Amino acid sequence: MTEVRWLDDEEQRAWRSLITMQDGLTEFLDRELRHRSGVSTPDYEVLAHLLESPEGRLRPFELGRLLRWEKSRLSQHVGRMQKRGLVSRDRCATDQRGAVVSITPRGRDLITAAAPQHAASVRDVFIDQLTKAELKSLIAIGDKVRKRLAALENQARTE
Amino acid sequence: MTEVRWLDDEEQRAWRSLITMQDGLTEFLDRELRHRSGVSTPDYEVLAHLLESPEGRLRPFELGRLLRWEKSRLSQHVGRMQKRGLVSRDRCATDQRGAVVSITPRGRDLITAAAPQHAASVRDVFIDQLTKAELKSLIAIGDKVRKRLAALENQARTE
DNA sequence: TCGCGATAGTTAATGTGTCAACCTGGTTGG
DNA sequence: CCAACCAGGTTGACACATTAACTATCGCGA
Repeated sequence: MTEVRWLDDEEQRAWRSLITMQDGLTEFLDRELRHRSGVSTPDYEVLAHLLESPEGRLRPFELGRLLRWEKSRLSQHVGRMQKRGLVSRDRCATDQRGAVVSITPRGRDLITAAAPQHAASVRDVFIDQLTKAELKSLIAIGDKVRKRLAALENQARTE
Repeated sequence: MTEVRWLDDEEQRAWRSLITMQDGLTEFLDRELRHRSGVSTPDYEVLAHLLESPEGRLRPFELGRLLRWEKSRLSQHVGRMQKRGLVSRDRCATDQRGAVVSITPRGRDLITAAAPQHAASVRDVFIDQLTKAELKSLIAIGDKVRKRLAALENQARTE
């Protein structure tokens, strides 16, 4: 039963600052994407990875690894995107268990229209508000935090 | 038709660093809260605000303003929390339209047990990984970004 | 080559979040 | 005073995310 070390005022402010900034950013960007381009952030990410892949097609498990999504989440989401005609799903020729997800022409049109808008939004609300030093600082901060999270995850897996 | 200013490599890294850090942090903390205390992050936030309020009770619109939640989100969430016995809902005595949300003893027990755990988690994965300077930097970054977001929101409302 | 664990993917149930439509009760200007 | 608007809140329909359970195939070691 050790003493609780609550956050002091500055720690509190830093933590809240991060959380509320992030909430505001993701909400804003998601809204922009939906209204200007008709795709959600998850849609955008799926389409972006498909677009960058050799043939505009990927196995779900590859897509899942790139996005760090669980397989069931991916399955559900791809199902919805398929209904809207953004991607298509076929059985894999070389692995009878598997499938292949391909971007459709309609999906390609949407993402190529959305990408410049999205880049401009990110620049407007984030990049252009900060100094070079602050961007560097964020990279360092992210690295440290991710490292700690990874360590905890490993620890949990092996105990 | 102006030129698209894509993000350069460092800008890209900073943006990705922020996003992936935040995804990792929120996922980790939400999992910790659920497993150790049986409440989700949104549950925790609702209970925390109720706990800090004078009588452990708030009007939904006040709660919504504190959390920056839309009224329908709040209504849905409070409904679920009520089913689980964490809060109760009554009609407001002074405004016949309105309601009052109160924390129950069970809700109070849960949040008071969860809070120290949560503070320790935040310290572990976030605060303790960073320098004083980095925390200060984050406060400044958050302020700038929020300011820009607020400006855009005002602009949208008045056009 | 056979049997079995690992891999690929789907589905059902539930919790969470958004939008639009709606109801009801307050408020205010003519 | 009352009609019209406004504010507080709920509901229904849908999108999104996680967990657990399930099917089917693959591939490897005995």
